[in-house]
Amino acid sequence: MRSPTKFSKIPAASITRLSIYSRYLEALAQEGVKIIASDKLAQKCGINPAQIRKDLAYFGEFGIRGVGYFVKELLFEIKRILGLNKVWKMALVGVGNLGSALLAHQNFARQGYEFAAVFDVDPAKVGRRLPNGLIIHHLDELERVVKETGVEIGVIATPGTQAQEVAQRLIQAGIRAILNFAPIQLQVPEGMAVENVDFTVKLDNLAYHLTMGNA
Amino acid sequence: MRSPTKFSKIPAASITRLSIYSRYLEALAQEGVKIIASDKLAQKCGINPAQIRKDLAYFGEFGIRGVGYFVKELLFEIKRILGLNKVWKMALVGVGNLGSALLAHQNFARQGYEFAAVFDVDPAKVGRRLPNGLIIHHLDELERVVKETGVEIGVIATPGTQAQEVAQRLIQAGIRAILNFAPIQLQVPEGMAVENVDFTVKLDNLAYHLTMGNA
DNA sequence: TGGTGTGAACAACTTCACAGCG
DNA sequence: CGCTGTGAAGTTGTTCACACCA
Repeated sequence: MRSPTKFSKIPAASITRLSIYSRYLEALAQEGVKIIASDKLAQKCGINPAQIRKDLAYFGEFGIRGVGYFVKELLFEIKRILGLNKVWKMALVGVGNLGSALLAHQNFARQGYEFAAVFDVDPAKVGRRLPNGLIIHHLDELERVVKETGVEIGVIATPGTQAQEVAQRLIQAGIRAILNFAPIQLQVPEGMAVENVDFTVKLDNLAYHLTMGNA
Repeated sequence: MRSPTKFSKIPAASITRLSIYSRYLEALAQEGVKIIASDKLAQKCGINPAQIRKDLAYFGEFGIRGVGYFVKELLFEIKRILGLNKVWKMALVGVGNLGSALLAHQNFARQGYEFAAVFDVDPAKVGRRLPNGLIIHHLDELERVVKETGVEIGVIATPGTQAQEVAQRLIQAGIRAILNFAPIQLQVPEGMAVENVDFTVKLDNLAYHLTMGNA
């Protein structure tokens, strides 16, 4: 039951685009722009205007014919759709270079995401207190801490070799959404949401493009 | 002229999958596995077996009917296709939390990518020497250094506010491929390759999934 | 008038199913 | 026999074009 609701027909790409729209609307709102038309927004996002209208139409009628969309209203609706009208708590597993950078990254808090628990297996790290006040727990504490803190999203920033095991533990602890920075394809049961952030794959795409362009 | 060659019909998703296959083949090769069938590989990658065969068929006939694929041979071919039979030099722009983590990340070197030049605008950082021996140049030096070092891929790890300007400078310097970690949609001319690594968008996807699942 | 909302046409990608070959 | 390679069928996602409405 991947998507048991009536929204099952919505392309995953639409959700990604909604997220992108919301960023532009945020900027527009800050600039004091009141109204925006799909053509204008489309141009900024490099997307077809009809695409935008269709993406929005999946969820309702938010525009005014002959005018466009009220920026603030549309932003509010998109955030509601995406579920951004609350703060999502995340658990970070793996406090290496990348994990530390993620902890220090300011964008998360701004966007409504926060790390509420941090884990590692390195004895030199476990027990240490981070600048933000969190204590690094041992991975064995995962289930308990996840349940106590109400974490809903797991972030895997371990080496690839450990990622699958960490995923299993996260699932075991009741987590249903994982952001995976490890360079492997996680095997998870139906109904889990996994998003991969994979630099190497992206770089390979660039390498291919450059190679073909020169061919 | 986005893709001027006869390969223009190849789905972008196929290239991404080739990259994923190559990782598994690498692992298999290391385990000493000699031969693999599309069904087996498909299972590991969570992909339809016909999809794999089709992806490969775009570029040639690499398998043996009734048998499968020679792991080493297929790996070699995929690497050749992707353009991984050389080391790609990258320029990093932005030595903040994320940029530093990228510099320290070991996976790049292993995969045939290396940072050959590093840039920032912060006077406190410019001129400093990094653990790996590179000196942080000022962004104004970009064009000169890029040309001297033969960098072909630009990596943007600046705040979103500066990313578009950095992109312009990279393009100005002759760069045609950009890995963008900033949370904005870069506006670039036709023919440029841009890959975005965008945590926030991924998180929004997860938030949506969790919200819908509970609805 | 001008831009939304949307069915219908189109395009792209994926999966099926089986011929063909080692 | 078994697995690849591939046309054909199916599915999904995108764009067009215009009716409709503020």
